[in-house]
Amino acid sequence: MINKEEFRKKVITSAGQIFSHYGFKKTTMDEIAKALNMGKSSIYYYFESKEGIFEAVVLHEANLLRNELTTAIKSVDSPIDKMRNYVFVRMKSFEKLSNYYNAIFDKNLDHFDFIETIREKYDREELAILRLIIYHGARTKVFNVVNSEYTAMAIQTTLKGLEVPLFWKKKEVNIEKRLDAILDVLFYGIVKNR
Amino acid sequence: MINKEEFRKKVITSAGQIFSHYGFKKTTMDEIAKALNMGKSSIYYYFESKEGIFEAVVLHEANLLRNELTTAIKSVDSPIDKMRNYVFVRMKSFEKLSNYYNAIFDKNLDHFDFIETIREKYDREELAILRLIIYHGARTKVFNVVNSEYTAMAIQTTLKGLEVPLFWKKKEVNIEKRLDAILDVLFYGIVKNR
DNA sequence: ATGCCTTCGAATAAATTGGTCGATAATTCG
DNA sequence: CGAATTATCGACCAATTTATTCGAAGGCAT
Repeated sequence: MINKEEFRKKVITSAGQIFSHYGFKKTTMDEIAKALNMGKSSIYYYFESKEGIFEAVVLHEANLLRNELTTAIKSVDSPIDKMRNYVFVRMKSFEKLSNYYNAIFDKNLDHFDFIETIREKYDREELAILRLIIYHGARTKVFNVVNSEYTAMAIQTTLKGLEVPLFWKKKEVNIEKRLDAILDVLFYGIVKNR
Repeated sequence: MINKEEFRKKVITSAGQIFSHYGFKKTTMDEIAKALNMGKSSIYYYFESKEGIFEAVVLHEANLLRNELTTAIKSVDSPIDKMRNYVFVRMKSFEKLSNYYNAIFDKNLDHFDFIETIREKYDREELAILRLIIYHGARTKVFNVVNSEYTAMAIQTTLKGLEVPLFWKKKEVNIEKRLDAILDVLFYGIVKNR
């Protein structure tokens, strides 16, 4: 293929889909290879390990979220209608990331040094604001108040998506706490209540 | 717990969630046990094997779909608006079942005798009609034509859901063919193009 | 041909996993 | 109570899976 770096991107997107669905542990190198129409051993020519791929994927995903974040921040003072849309997009990203979060639980977090890298990349204040948006939106049920079945359904689906990969880890954890935990892990590298 | 049969139901719903997300192979007995707050070995008191649980789950799910089917059939001649809703509910079920379909691919179908049981339970004519509904809806893009973002989004999400568990199995397979394959496996026990 | 970049299949050591078994609670019942 | 039945568990095992390595070899430019 054309370019070594170009091919790495292909691996990242391809493996990313699988990782996001199955988590780190359940994703096998065989699957990644098959998704790329490639011998398993060939992948090691581009990445040093499975963990290396995972790192690249999460870093990539976190970057995407970050770009969305910077846009979202600007909408804090916007009318509720606009805010709602931003939150929706954001939630979609969280859904994806929550799967990585779940994946991280599989192994010991200490082994993932790159979480530290992510943390350093993000500004706490930005996240604090986003958190407020989400919490406020969830608590006041803005999503339902707004007369739009579409949004209501979207949020519901997304929340359910958040729930799926975590449901058997612990019972009786509410959405807010989950978001909290996800944010903490992904951006601050903190893990509580293991 | 109260009743042996009652507990089996608990296992079915609990394991069903995991199976539907991860498929047969990727779901481990340990996970099922943990989801039930139970030792792994205890499950074998209620089910003879992992496959036994899987069988019970799919049978249960197929039964649910069947009930929906009988309702759906009656709506064939209804106005397009009503039809749309039925199709939506139907699609939701297919999304779920498509995961089992994927799971079946994991092992050799021959090992799953109960597929035969399912097949016998269903009337081909009923399914032929449902198939027509779905195909017609998809081809004529009824879902998009109807002025409802909600439905459009719902269908889109569902279709995407269908795609997820299959995307790395084979490229360039269109939705119709997938539905075809799913129906064939689940109701007729036929597997093509392995 | 020579060397370099890329891909692969086979081999393997370590980890995982479905399932078993005897022990041990918990519950029922005389 | 105490014995019999029901329910749960941890430790263990054999078989399979899995991440990773390595030498060979295909393709391609010089």
